[in-house]
Amino acid sequence: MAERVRFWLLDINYEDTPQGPEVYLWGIDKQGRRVVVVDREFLPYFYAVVSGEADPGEVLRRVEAASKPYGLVKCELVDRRLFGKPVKAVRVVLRNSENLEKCAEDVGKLEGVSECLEDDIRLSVRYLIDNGVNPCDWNEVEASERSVGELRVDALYTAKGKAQPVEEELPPPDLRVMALYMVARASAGSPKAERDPVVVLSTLNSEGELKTFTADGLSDKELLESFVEYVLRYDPDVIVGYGSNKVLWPYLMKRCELNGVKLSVGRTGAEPHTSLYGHVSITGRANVDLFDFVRDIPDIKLKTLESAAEFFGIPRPEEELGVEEYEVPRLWDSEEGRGRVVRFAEERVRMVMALSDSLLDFAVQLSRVVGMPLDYVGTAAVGFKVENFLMRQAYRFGELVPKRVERPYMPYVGALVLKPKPGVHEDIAVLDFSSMYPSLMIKYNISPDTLVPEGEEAEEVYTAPEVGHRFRKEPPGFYRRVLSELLKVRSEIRERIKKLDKSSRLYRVLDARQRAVKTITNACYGYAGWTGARWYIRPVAEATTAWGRATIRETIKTASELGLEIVYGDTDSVFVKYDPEKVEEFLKTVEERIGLRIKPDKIYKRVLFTEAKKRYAGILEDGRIDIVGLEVARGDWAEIAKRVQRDVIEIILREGDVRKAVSRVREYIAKVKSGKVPLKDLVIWKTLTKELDEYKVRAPHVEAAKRLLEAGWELTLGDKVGYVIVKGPGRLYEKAKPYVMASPDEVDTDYYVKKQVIPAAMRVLKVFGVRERDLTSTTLFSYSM
DNA sequence: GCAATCCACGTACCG
DNA sequence: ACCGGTACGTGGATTGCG
Repeated sequence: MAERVRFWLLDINYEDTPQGPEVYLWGIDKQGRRVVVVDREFLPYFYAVVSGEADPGEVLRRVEAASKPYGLVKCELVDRRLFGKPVKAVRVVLRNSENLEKCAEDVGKLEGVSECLEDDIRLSVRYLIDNGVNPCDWNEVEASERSVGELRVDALYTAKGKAQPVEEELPPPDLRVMALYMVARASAGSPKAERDPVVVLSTLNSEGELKTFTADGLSDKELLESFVEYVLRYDPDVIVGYGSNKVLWPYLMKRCELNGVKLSVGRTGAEPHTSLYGHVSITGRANVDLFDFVRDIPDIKLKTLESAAEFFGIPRPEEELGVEEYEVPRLWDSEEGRGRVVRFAEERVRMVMALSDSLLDFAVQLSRVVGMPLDYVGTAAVGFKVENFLMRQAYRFGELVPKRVERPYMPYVGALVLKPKPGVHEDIAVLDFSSMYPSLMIKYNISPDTLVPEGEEAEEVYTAPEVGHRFRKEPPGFYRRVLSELLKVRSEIRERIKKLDKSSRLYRVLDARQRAVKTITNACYGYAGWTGARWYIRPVAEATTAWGRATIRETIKTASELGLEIVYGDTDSVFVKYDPEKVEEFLKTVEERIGLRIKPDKIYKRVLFTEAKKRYAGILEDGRIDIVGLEVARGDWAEIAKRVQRDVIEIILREGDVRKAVSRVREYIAKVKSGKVPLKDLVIWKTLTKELDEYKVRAPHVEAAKRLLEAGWELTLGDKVGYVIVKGPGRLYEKAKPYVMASPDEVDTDYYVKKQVIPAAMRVLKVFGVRERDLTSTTLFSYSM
C-alpha cells in the first residue's frame, strides 16, 4: 500500500548493489518518527556533448555502442546549454555508479563527442539536484512501508515515485541533539590514539540529560562500549562536537579498533567513516563539527571552545576550575585530579551544547540554502558551497555543469581604496552600496554565459570600463538570474521577520536563513574569480571590479560636485561629512546617475584616521565604538597591547583627552615592567600557513612550533601557535617560547613594552603629535587636538 | 667590517 | 581550495661608509 510520506531530510547516502544503486533518505516525519526512504529507481548518468559539426544520430549510436560494456540502461539525445550556448548531448544512463567515470572517459574519446560532463557528480548529490529535494527541509514521496529489519528507525519505506520538495513553508521538527566532549590522557603533549586511552567522554542531550563515561583502569574498552550503547539508546539525529571531525571521531575510531569494539553508532549499525571534504559521516544522523562554523566567523580570532563561547555570550561555568585544556591529561594521574577532570569535561560538554544552540540554526539553514547535506556543509569550503548551489540552479536552467579544470593563477585588478584624511573628524556618515558586486553583476549582466569573446561581433552589449570586456544585455545570464533570486529571497525574508517576535522559533529559523542567503550571495563574486571554480571565467571577475571602481569614482565625483567632503572610502563605501540635507541630496543624485542603491550605513560622532588605509576607529551616536583594522582588531598581537590601544581609543573618542590617554599608557608600561601582567595576556598567536620545512625565513611562531613538536604536541597546517617572548640574547625567533612551556618570570618585559604596548599605543597617539619618549618618561609633553 | 637601509617573507586584516 | 588591496613586523641581503 503506497502512501504519501512527508519527511524532513536529515541525511542521504547510497549503496551500489548488483541490481543498481539504492538511495537512502533519512528523515523525520510529521509524527516525529525517524524514517528512512529507500529509492531504487534512481540511476546514474552523464552527458556526452555532441560536437557542432557531427551528426547527432550518428554520435548517439557510437556512444551507445561504447557504453554497452559498462551496464548501459539507456542513451538519449537531449538539448542542453553549455555556457549559455545550446548544445546537443547524449545522456548516458548506467546501471551502476561505479562505472560512470570510466565509461565517460571512453565515450569522451569518440569521434563527434567534444567532451563528457557531469560524470563527476556523486549519485547522492545528483539525486538531490534532479529531484529538487532539499536537505534540512520537508520533502515528500509516494512510498510503501516495509518492516524496518536491522535499521535503527521507526519506519522504513520503499519509494514508489520521485521524491520532491514540499512547497509549503513548514517549521522544522524538534531534533534530538547530542553534544560530545572527550578527554584522552596524554603522557606528554597531545594524546596519541595509538597509545593514550580516552579517560572521560561526556555527553549531553537536548533533553538535558548529562551522561559521562569514565575509564577506571588503563583500558577504555568499557567506556567505548557503554558509549556506543548509549548513543543507540538515545538515538540522536544530530551529534555535535568541537573539533570532532579532525580529533574526536578519528580518536574514538582508532581506540575502538585497538580495543576490538565496534563503533556502530550509525542508523544502519555502520561505523563512522571519513567522507567528502574530510568530514566524518555517521549514516542516518548528522555529525556536525561546530568548529567548522566558528572557523568562518572572523570576529572570533582564536578558535578555541572558550573564545567561541565567550563570543556568543555563553556564561562561564559556575565552578571555575582554573584548568587549562592542556593540563587535563596530567591531572588524571592524581586521585583528586580525576574528579576535576570529570567536572571539567562536563562543563565543556555544556559549552558545546550551548554553542550548538547558537550555531545549529545557521548550519541547518546553510544546508537548506546551498542544498548540501548538513553533515558536510560545514567542512566544505565557501567555493564548494557556492558551487553546489550553482549546480542546483544550473539544472533548473538546462545548463550543463562544466568540468573542474586546473588553471594557472592569473591576477587581476581589484577594488579602489581611498587615502584617508588623517586626524579626528566629527559627524561622519558612512554611505555604502548595498551588495555592490552582486548588484553590478545583475545590472551589467556579467556572467560566464553572456560574455562576448574577444573579436566576436555583437550588438547590444555592456562594455566594462578599463578592461573592455563585453556582456550581452539579453537574455539574462546565469549569474543575473541566480543573484536576483538570492537578493529577492533575502529581502522577502527580512520583510517577513520584521513582523515576528524575535524570540519565536520561526524568527530564529528565518533569520538564520537570511544570513545563509547573504553568505552565499556575497561569496559569488569571489567564486567567480577563483581559478578552481567550474564556472571560472576571468573576465567575469575582472569586469565586476572594473565596474566597481568606475562606480566609486562616479560617486566621488558626484560628492565633489555637491560640495560634500569625502574623508575616506573603500571598495563600495564613502565616508562624508554628515550634513543631513546635502547627504540626502547626494544619495538621490548617486542613485539617479548610477542606478545602484546607496544608503547610510552608520554615522560616526567622531572618527579617527591614521595615515594608513583600512585602519580607523569611530564612535557612534549611541556610544558604541568600532575599531577597524587596527591592532585591537587583530589576532596576532598580545592581549595587553590590544587593551592599551582600546583604552587609548576610548579615551580619545569619548573624552578627547590625549593627556589622559598618555598617562594610561604609562600605567600599562609600569605594569608590564613590574611583571604583574598574567602570562595569558602576553601570548602572541600566529597561524602555521605551511609545513615547517617550507618556511624560507626563521620566524618566532615557527620556532615555537618546532619546540612544541619536540615535546610531543601535535600540530598541523592551519593550527595557531601561541608563544611568548622570553629573556635572552639573540634574534626574536630564538626567544619565542610556546606559552604552555613558559613561566611568567622568564618573560622579556622589555620586548612587550617596546614592541607591543608602545607601538599599539603610538599608532593612535602619533596622530596627536605624541612622541615615544612622552610615553617612556614622566616629563610633560605638549599636544594639539 | 659593520651599521643603516632595503626588500622579501609572512600574517592578518578590509570590503 | 574565495577575490584583490593593504599594513606592518621581522629576517636577511645589500649598500654605504671608511
